Amino acid sequence: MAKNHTVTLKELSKKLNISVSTVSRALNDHPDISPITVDRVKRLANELNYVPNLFAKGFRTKKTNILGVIVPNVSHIYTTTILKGILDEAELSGYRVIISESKNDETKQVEMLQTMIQFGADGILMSLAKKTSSVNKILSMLQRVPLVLFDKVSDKIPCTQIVIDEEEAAYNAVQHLIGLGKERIAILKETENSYNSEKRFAGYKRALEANNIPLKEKLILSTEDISLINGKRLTNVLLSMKKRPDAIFAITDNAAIGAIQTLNKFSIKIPEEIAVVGFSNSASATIITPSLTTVDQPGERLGRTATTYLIKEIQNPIEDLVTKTIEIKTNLVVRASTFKG
Amino acid sequence: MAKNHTVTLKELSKKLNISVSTVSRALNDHPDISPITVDRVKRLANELNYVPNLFAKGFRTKKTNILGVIVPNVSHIYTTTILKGILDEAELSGYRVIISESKNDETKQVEMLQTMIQFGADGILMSLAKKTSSVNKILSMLQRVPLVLFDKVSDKIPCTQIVIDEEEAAYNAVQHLIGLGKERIAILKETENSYNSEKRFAGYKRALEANNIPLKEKLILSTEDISLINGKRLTNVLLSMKKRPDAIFAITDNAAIGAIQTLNKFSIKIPEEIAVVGFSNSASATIITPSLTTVDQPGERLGRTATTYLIKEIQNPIEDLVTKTIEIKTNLVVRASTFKG
DNA sequence: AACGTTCCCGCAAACGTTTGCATAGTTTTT
DNA sequence: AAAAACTATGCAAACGTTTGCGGGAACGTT
Repeated sequence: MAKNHTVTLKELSKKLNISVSTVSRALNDHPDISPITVDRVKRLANELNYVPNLFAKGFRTKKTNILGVIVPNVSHIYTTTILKGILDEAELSGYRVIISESKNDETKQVEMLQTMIQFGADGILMSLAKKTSSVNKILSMLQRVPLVLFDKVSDKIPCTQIVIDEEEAAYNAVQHLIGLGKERIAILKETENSYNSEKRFAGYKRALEANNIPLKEKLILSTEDISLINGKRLTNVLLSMKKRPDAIFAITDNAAIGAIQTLNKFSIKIPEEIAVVGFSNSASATIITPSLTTVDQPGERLGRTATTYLIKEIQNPIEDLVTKTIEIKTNLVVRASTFKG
Repeated sequence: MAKNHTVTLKELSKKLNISVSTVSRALNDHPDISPITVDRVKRLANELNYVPNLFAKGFRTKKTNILGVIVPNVSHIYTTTILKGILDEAELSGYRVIISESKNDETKQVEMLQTMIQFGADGILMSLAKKTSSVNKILSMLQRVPLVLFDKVSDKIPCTQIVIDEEEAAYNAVQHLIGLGKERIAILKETENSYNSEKRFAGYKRALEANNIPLKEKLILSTEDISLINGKRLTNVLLSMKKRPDAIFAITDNAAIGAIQTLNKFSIKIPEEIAVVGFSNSASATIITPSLTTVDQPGERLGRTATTYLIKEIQNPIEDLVTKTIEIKTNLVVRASTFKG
């Protein structure tokens, strides 16, 4: 404890009277080394509490065992569950994780990507910033280091991408509403044609179609920022219509909660008059009254599989880059906002 | 783009016909180098897009420019705001951040600490796992690398610690209740004498004392895990008393929300009959009806200051380790659960 | 004119590890 | 018994950077 010096290969070699290279190879289970030597080396290394200098190692081998993660916002609740999955899975395979935020800023996103590569990350996990339009720079990075996209992805970037099966999730949600006898189902979506919004909208349309319910333009409301306040605002719009909807499918829990709050304000019965379903299964979904039926997204699992794929690609690099999408199934959590028990 | 080779100091030196060491010094603004040379070097470096090999650098200087962060749980909402502060501040000073979870497990916590040090983190930011009892190993790590504790801290560990001024926050919260004319104020706290719980309890007691309100043992309820469900349970206990409290101070938003839910269930008027205040200003505080008065903890600021202190200590190491606590002020957000507007 | 300073710069070692190549000793093949 | 092949090990270079030391040139001081 007192002598604060670090044990190196050279030291081990001296103590054992063998060369540094033999020690190195023994520690790395190189086939050339005899079992007895391997044993002696490992035993001493253990005893002396040898820890390899990862910098010398990384410097030499150009491998760092670091995974870079770039997300728009670390404090987004769904993101954190994904992060948890990433951290866990990475740890299992002996990787460290460095995390940074793009803050939904495209230039910052590229910057982070660059510094992470410069820093020597063995691979990158990224969830794209909103409105990521110029993918050129990202593409040029791609040939330097394996990249796996998750959650917010883009088919303009040829790499493996892990997403929630948004379309089916939305389909199931709407199907659930239809099963309750609802027919005038409004949707609260995003104006920006983000990947997620588009997919959920597609699921909505497919469910209606499958039940021969005509699409009504008036019931399709869009907003720039699909937040709680805008959920309120759009619900007010819906309530001002002569023929009100009998259900609302909000693309986001926040918007759904906004909807519930304004419905409550006007004492409209949920779900009898208007049922509501959200998307995310956020913590607030059980806080609001009535509690919110919503799509549960297995963020942790998403994080895990994204990491698994990335590590696989790091360990045996693939030659031809091609978009490969893995979809993770969700399930609908039914609560009071659609079900009177 | 095509030639995928990395520019090194040697290359620059060759192109400029000067030695490698001069190039290195020029890039690092060493005073020995003439301004003209510095300019030439920097110009070329820029042109050739030179990026230093951080591994060679870290290997040589033993500095990695990495900060390690260890928290019990990344997906805890308050934690994420702290993380945001850390990430931002670290980036400003050119540090990368690696994050991992202790999952409130003491052995895992030590493990993570070790690997981070082994990995070469220049400093560590840590929020302690619950019931961290044996601090010996942590202490022995301490002399290897600067450590700053935040949020969950312990005075058994001599280092700088950044916390919310819990005591004052609680004092203000209770003072607020007293200001409304409340006198029988119950507190929902933790059984485990965690730092946070103790401090908040102390603030509670001080406020009562300052107003000459005698402490009533019956109104002090403790639970192992201060969660939403337990908030409900304890509130039921309170309601079963012959002389009910006229206010509840819950040490946690979750517990406060549980309290509100059971009060609502029994149609007890909030705040007229019983007022409620929580602690954290979580997202759910505005979702519940009535909205919850709660203590806002400036997590981002806490993260920033913790990082600032750590970096300061990295850059000029302090000799004598001593516990030094920095407290960050909070403010009370008054909402409907204590105020009838 | 001799000396002391100051200013720039280069040489070379060092950090801890990996790895191609050489080599000594041993076993197998011819 | 000589040649070939294999086994286990060592030598030394290499990775890219920083830095102590030394020294030549230019300048200023007597």
